[in-house]
Parts: sequence; C-alpha cells; structure tokens
Amino acid sequence: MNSSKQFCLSLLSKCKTLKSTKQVQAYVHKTGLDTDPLVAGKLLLHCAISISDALDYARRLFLHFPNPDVFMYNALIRGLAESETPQNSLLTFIEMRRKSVFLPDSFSFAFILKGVANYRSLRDGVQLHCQALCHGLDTHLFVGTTLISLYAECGRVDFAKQVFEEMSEPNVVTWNATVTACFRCMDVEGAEGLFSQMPFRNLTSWNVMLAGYTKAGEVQLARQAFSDMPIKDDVSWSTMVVGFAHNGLFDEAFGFFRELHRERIKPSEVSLTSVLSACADAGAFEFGKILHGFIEKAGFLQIISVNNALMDAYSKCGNVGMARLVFQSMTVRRSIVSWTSMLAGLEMHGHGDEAVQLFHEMEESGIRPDGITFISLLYACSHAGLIEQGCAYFHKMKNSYSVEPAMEHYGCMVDLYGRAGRLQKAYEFVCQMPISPNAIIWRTLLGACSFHGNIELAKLVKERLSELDPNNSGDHVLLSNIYAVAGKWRDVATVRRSMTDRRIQKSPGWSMIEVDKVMCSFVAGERQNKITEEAYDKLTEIMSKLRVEVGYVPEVRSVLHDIEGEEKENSVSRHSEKLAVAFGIAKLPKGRTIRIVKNLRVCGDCHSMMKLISKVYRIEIVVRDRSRFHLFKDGFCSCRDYW
DNA sequence: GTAGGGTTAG
Repeated sequence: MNSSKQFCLSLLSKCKTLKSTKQVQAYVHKTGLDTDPLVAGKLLLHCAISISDALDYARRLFLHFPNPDVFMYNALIRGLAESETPQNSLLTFIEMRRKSVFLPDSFSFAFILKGVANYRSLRDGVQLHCQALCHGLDTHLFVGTTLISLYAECGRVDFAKQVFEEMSEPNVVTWNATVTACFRCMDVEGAEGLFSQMPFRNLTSWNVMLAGYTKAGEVQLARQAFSDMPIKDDVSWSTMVVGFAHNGLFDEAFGFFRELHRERIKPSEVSLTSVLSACADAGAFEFGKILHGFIEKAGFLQIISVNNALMDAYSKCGNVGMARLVFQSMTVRRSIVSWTSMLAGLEMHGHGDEAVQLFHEMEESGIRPDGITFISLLYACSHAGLIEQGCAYFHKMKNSYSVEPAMEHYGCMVDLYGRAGRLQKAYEFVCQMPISPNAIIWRTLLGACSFHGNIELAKLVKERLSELDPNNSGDHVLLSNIYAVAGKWRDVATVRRSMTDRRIQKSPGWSMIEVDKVMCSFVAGERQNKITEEAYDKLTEIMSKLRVEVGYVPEVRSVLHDIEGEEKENSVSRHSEKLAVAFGIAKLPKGRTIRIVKNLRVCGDCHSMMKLISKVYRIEIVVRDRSRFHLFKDGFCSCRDYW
C-alpha cells in the first residue's frame, strides 16, 4: 500500500464527527484516491457505522459509485441494519442481488440477518436462511450464530436449536447465543441443559446465565450462579443490579452496586447507566444523588449516555429541577436522546409550557425531532391542557418532519381530546385511525369516560376492549368505578360477577418510599410487620388532625366494593399511598420532601388528602403514579386536579 | 479492508 493511501486511512480512523470526515474526504478527492475501492469503501463504512447521524450521508455517498463492490454494499447493509429503520437493510440487500454480478458473502448474510432480527420478521428470516443455504453459508460460524439470535428474537427457539445442531464446530459464542435463545423463549430448562454441556465457558457464558435467570424471574438461581462463577466483571455486577431492579427488589439491587464499589471494581459507563435506570424505576432519589456525586468525581460527566440516564433518573425520582440542572450544565453536545429526556421530564411533571418552549429550542439547535420526541411533546400538551397546540404539533410531525404517526401518537391524541372532555371527538378520532386501534387506545378513552362520567360511551368502549383484552382487571375496575360514582350498584355488581366468573383478580396497589436509603413498600390493607404498624398509627393521627383542623371527610364514591359506609371509609383509608406518606411523615426529617412511587393511578380521596396534608403539615409531597407526577404544595397539586 | 454472545439513557 502506498504511503498517501495509508495516511488517508489513518486520518479517517481518527475522525469522530461528520465534519472532520468530510475534511478528510476533500483531501482524498484532491489526491485522486476517491476512486480507489479500498479508500472509498473505508470512507463509506466510517460514515455508515462509526459516526452517529451520518447514515444518510453514507447513503448519498454510496449513490456516487456506479459499481459498488461487495464491501461497500456490506457496509451500507450493516449501517441500515443497526439503524432505526432496519427494514431498509433488506431493500439494499435485494438491490445488491438484482444489480450486481458478484454474490453475497458471509458478511452480507451476517449483517442482513442482524437487520431482520432487529425488526423481527420470521418470514424474511426464513427466506434469507434459504438463500444462505443455497450459497452454502447457513452453517458458517458467524452466519449461523446470527441466525440463532434471529430465530430467538422471533420466538422460535426450536428453529434456533436446529441451526445450532447443524453447525459442525460451534464455538463459545454460538453456544452462548443458543443459551440466550432458550432464555428469550422462556425455556429455562433448555438453557440449563446446554450450559451444563458446554465444552468451554468464559465469563460471558456465566453472564448469559445471570441475565437469563433474572429475566425469567429466577432471582434465587441468578444469585446462586453469581456466587458459583469463578470470575466476575462489571457486566456481571450490573446484570445483577438491573435484574434485581426489574424484579422489584430494589434494595438488593443497590446492595449489589455498593458491593461492587467495595470490591473496587470500576463501573463502566454502561453499568452506571444500568444502575441509574434502576434508580429511575425505583424512584430512589437519595441513591441517585449519591451516584451523581460519584459520576462527577470519576469524570463520567463527559459521557453523553450517563448524562441522559442521570436526567431520566432525576425526573423519574420526582426532581425535574435536578434534571434541568444536569441538562443545562452538559459540556458534551446534547443528542436527540438528551433533548427528548428533558422534554419527557418536563412532560411527566406537568410543565407543558416549558416543554413546548424546549421543543422550539431543540428545533433551533439543529437537532431533528423523531417519533419519540413527539410522543413526549404531545403528552406535554395533553397534560397541560394545550389542545390546539397539541393538534398543531400532530400535523407538524407528519408534514414538516415526515414522521408517520404510530400507535403511541394516536394514543396521545386520544388522551388530549379525552382529558379535555371532548369525548365524542376522541371517539371519532379512534374510529378514523388508519391503523387498527389497540387495547391501550381504547383504555385511554375508557379512562377519559371515567374521569368525565360518561357511562354510555364507557359501555361502548368497554365492549371493544373486551374483544381485544378480555381479562384485564384494570378495565373491569374502571368500568365498575364509573357505575359506582353514578350510584348504579346493580351494574357494579354485574361487572364484579363477571370478574369472579372469569377469575379476574384486581392487581394489588403498592406504594414505595425511600427512607434512610432503603426502599419501603406498602400494599393496600396489608398489616404484617413493624413498619406497617408504625405507618397505621401515624395515619390514624394524621386523619384525626385533618378532620379537626380542615374538616376532612373521606371521599368514598369511587370505592369499588358494594359495601356499607364505615367499611368504605376503612377501605380507602388503607390505600398504600396514604400509608407511605404517613410513614414518611413519621420517619423523615421535618420539612423534607416526601417522595412516593405508586404502581396504579392515585384515587380521588388520596389526591384530596395529599393536598390537605401538604397544607396542614407545610410539606411538599411528590407522588409518581402510573403515568405522571403530582406535586402537592400549599393545598394544591401540580396536575391542577386534571389527571 | 467488514462480523456473531452478556449489562445500556428518550
């Protein structure tokens, strides 16, 4: 290789941005090396893979070559396969088969199969499997391994195992992929069988077992495997943190992270984002703050994903102010994820106007919003009651940014109209959707009917819902509540009976609060341990104080049960969020904000009571419910009683 | 000259 060629390639490998890459490209052009297949191919690969947001440029670059070689096709296929629209990789693959004289090689198949795995099409996967077979490449080490992952993605562990059986010399990666395939299809025994037969195991094989066990809910088995494994790396630790968090075992999750720290294992940026996501799920604000301190000290604020995860964790822990601070102090260039995370944070907390403002700043900064950005923006409009603006953005999304509305966007619009009480408009909107509405869409509408007390439409909507998702307990409870509020006890009884007949059980409500860096959870009506005893005692005290000072009377209209007065009062006074707040008042330092995470929506009585507590006790209470935050302060809530 | 398995932010 001549020296100027070598020089160009080494320059290229150092380029981190599209701008610098274009400078090298200009130099390449000047030296006449732009027609050299090796240099041209590397340039294309660099744009398609190594640089973010340069895939479109790579596609345009590709069009400049009248006779692209297989390397160039492979580079583009790979870039498209890993993009947000992996379907396009198949189009390029087909174009290559039609236009070119050369045959696809093992790289072509490995990349295209990855693309198909990313959009999970069994049909396309099988077709390409056949083609690979015709070229004698179906049992190729890399092609076969990718095929195994593809079939696992499509839920066909049987096909995955068959590919594995046919491979003559599977290596450790192939074995690991097959074990993962079993776990992904919930075949825990199959995974264990393979693991025990493996002729070689490295660290990753053990990590596969940890991830698989925790995803299958087998936390005990994961714990056992973790203690059995000969060496552990930071992936092993973060897998445990994430795994425990996903199973709701937040204290164990954070315990693992603390131990990682004690063992002096250096967390990577990925393991830090994992732990932050566990904080976000748990709503563990205090723990998040500790992590923030560590991240700052260890120099991780240079990494964009860590900033983004930090913002997300702060927002979901109820402190959008800290999220804003992280966003404003970022020294690295904000990505689309950074902007969208901030937007989502503002949306969750009901700062609709600020979210709209931020969206305009985002547009001005030159970052192009995508479908996910619009989901947050539309919800922000909905939660803040900005109806006209929401409609305008829905059209702008399509017309100015060519983002096709997906199910979630339609959901936002139904929410927007529904909350505002424009139920007929919402219903017509659903009926006119170009894609068939799913259960979530109908459920959103049912929620709106419940809020505005429209029984007739609720009945109609529930019928549609029953066709799509007949056994959802929440839907039955919602319909029953609508009847209960209207005093239609006979209809309540009918719904209750149909639930009993179909053995549908109400999912229990729970609430969590972080006290002394320990997550304490409360379940409605549960009275088991010392913690709940203490919460009950405090709650009784609070309720009598509220009765005396502000004349609080429990709001029992929405109680599901067809039970009598005093019983009803007892039933709402045992709600988990009340217990959690009472526990917080008893345990936290005076004046400290009380932060609660709840799995269901807050009921009307809890909502009124929180407002009163915030006034009488002069404290702020932040409640994260299923879909948003409520900040109670001086007797008012940030949701303006509109949730 | 390009790859496949484990944790990952909107």
